[in-house]
Amino acid sequence: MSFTYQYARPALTVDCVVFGFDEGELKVMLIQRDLPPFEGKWALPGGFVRVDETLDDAARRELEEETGISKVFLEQLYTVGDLGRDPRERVVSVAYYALVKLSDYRIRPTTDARNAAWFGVSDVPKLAFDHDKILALALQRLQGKVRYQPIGFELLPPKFTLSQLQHLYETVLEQKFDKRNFRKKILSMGLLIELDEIEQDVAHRAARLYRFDERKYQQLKKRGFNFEL
Amino acid sequence: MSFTYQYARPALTVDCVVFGFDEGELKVMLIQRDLPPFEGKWALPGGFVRVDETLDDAARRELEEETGISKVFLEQLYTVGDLGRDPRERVVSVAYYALVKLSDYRIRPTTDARNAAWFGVSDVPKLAFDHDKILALALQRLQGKVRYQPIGFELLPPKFTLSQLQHLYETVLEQKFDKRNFRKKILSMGLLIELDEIEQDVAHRAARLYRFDERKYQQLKKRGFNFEL
DNA sequence: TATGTTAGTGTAAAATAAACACTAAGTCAA
DNA sequence: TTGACTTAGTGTTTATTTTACACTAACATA
Repeated sequence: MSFTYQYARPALTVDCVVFGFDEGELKVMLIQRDLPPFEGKWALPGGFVRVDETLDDAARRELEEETGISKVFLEQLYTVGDLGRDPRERVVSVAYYALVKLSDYRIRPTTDARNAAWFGVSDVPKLAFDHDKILALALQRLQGKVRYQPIGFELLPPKFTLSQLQHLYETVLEQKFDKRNFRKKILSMGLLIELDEIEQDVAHRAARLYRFDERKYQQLKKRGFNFEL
Repeated sequence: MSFTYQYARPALTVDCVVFGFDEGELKVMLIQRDLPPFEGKWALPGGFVRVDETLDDAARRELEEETGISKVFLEQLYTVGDLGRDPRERVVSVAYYALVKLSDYRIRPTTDARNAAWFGVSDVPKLAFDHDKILALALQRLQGKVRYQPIGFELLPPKFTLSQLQHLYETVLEQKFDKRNFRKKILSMGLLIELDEIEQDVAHRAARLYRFDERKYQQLKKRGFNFEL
């Protein structure tokens, strides 16, 4: 079967920059290409948009198919359409970025594509296509977003300590924070619920666990509350 | 001539939300459709992306063709691709927003499409396709952007008074500012050059004119300077 | 020359952000 | 069991930033 149009049409794809956080480092999931062009090179997970699915759906589907990751925070990033970004033909790609709780996915890192792996963002090799550029954009966006919206929680396990949270912010924003000031600020937003639990299996005083109050967040967001860190 | 592909491809278009500022009001340029679907309805200027032009080029070309506007501030906004947004077939559209100095374009509002007109953003009728949604997105983005980056100048004539500037900010952000505090803040950014000229033809004390220091802006931007208002 | 309209200017009070150091709780090894 | 080590947890003071606020100056017009 084939499809014919009066004018040439670019191919339309989605690509996903998937961020995770582990061992105090920001990671990104890449897959190794097993077909030309750029065979053997690492690339962002992604693929063609089907004619009967939305862009968001396409991004989620490709993510699931290529990395086994589903039900994550996912947002559109930017659409790239430079000429020659794919050597075969004109391809326009809608880039997304996703934030995943690595604790959920470290064990079974891949389902379909055995060639998926996590890279520290500073150890990423030269990527296929213009994926370097997309990754750089995603990092920029992540930094901008994290600063003003409480999306950092998407990268942590459901229960976390304030130190973990601070560490995450420091990593993503490449900036140190004062412990007391950080705690004051983050707690004053009223988005954290203090749990009756503490860390387990640590070789020092165990810290209290917290979780993110999604409900409260939605309420405050509606009222135009300011979540700047 | 025709083009055949193995899989169905969505059509790819660009749409532009063009903002102007005049008479103390934020305006948006719309064109009246002269073909189905939505014949007679108002819509955002836009059209198909050619297979040999970048997305930015397509946006600029369509803008020029449909409204006669060229050489303006133009940035990608969001890509919409919901099913059924165009009743004819699957169409994915990369939306842009543009800021124009209305002083330059009020006289010859349109070149090609005689059906172009400026609307106050609060007087916009129900638009074709999902263009209402795109316009709402663009407004949101404009507000967010103006707050943190000095792009408001793109909407003013090259020489302007501080009152005009304040008025613009108040309109876009839907928020009043204290005159003295506003002037202090905006001048302290060091982005304005005080000219040796004053307003003409006003029935009261004439205000000093300023212009935006693009050079200085680029310098400070590189150094990660904060332009929050 | 009196009236109307907008331009232009500084200071004090309040709120926010930044700097800063010790005690508490637990693990581990001697 | 005790001492050493590691991270958790907690308030106050100072500096900086933001807000609130009101009068005189300049010019046009009647």
